[in-house]
Amino acid sequence: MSQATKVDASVGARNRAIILTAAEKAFAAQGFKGTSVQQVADQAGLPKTNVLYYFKTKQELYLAVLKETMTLWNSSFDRATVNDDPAEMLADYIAEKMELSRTNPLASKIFAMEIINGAPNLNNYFDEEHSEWMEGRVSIINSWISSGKMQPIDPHYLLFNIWASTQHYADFSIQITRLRGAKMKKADFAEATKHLVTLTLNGCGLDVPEKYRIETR
Amino acid sequence: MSQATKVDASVGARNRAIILTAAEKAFAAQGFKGTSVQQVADQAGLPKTNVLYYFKTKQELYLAVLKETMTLWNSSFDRATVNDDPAEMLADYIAEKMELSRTNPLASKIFAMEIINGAPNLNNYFDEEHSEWMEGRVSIINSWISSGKMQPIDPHYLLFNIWASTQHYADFSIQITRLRGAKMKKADFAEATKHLVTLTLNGCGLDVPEKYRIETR
DNA sequence: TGGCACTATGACTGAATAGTCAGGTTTGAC
DNA sequence: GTCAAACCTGACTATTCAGTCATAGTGCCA
Repeated sequence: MSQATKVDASVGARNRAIILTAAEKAFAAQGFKGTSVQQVADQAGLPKTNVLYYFKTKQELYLAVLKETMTLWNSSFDRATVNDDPAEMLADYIAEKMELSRTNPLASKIFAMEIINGAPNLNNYFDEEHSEWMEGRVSIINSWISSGKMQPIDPHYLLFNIWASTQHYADFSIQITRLRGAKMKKADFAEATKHLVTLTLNGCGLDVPEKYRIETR
Repeated sequence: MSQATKVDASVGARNRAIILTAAEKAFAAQGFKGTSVQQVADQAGLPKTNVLYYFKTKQELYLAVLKETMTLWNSSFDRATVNDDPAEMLADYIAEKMELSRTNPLASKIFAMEIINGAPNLNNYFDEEHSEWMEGRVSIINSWISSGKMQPIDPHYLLFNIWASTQHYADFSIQITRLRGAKMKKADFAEATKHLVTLTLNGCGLDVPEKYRIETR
């Protein structure tokens, strides 16, 4: 790669990143239709045409944002095996998902709206990969159950429950803030995580690992 | 009320209802910005101007839909008292919320998008009423705890968890359908409800009432 | 110096769409 | 029959907005 290309690319890469950040914010706050390219441009501090220079269409920009979002979804639970301890794996998974809700609420919101609106931009590839992931996780949880490591429960419902309850803290943050009277801080998330882990693990008849135990005053 | 008014009103009422149903569908699928008055009109089988005759602006139509949605939110849990059995009350509340997700998924989706987008159309009145409701429920759960009827847990997190996990079946129905390979039917909802009740009540150290127990094969 | 690739942008266009308006019809009461 | 109120609608307007285009600047290298 020539020096020229390198430098030019770095300008491009920086602008792309700026635009993606601005777009994420706008799309999360107003959805795809509700966001204008002009708004993204303003947020990014660039002329609209410059945004369209990097991303030919609004759709392409949105897809780029969505794709970046997806890369966040990976977790240690992807690599769980039959030999792992269910309590620890599930607790860590919940904690990871909560940390994502805390640090990347916009990504969660965009994903949520995409699904609510019928997932028109998630292709078959995503569907298949997601289904495979699900199948794998279901079978591992089932083997934990059949080896007596945890109470019988349909793993599908368990996983849905974990997603729902963790993503809720990102997607419904406004409601939560208004009901609590204050925004959730890092410490509040830590507390909420313990509660979620406790609820879920007790729910499956598992012991809560030390570090997730709620201190009773 | 004169006969004329009655008849006229009934035409009006019928059309209003048709329009609201069409609008609910459209708003749930595409959000406020993504829905055009023309689309609602087509869905309702009426000319656009006729829709705007009944609802002066798109915003007014949306607010009417949102308001109808809110009337669904009431539940038996609103009237829980310290003397009630927490296991039964919570189980019934979860079951009611699940039934709402099954029968009124569109309402749930519209509400979810409204919150995700920062609740720009929910007024102070809603906020205050909602906060009061929350305070009341929290204090009842806390008295259940202090009278030893259930394990100590922060009622806020418990309620958030119930909302999240039940509404998930409405809001994320597309994802659930794709992952399961088939749409959730009434029987599947019954099964999911039992799982949710079991997870949640076990989570709080409560016995699951007979009717919600999962049959182990 | 000239050439190339990339970056940048103001001016414009065409389509979509919320909302208006003016005039029309229906319905029931008297 | 006639009046009023409610209902209905085609034609139009004003605005917003995605995307195009023609032109220009920048930085490197041969």
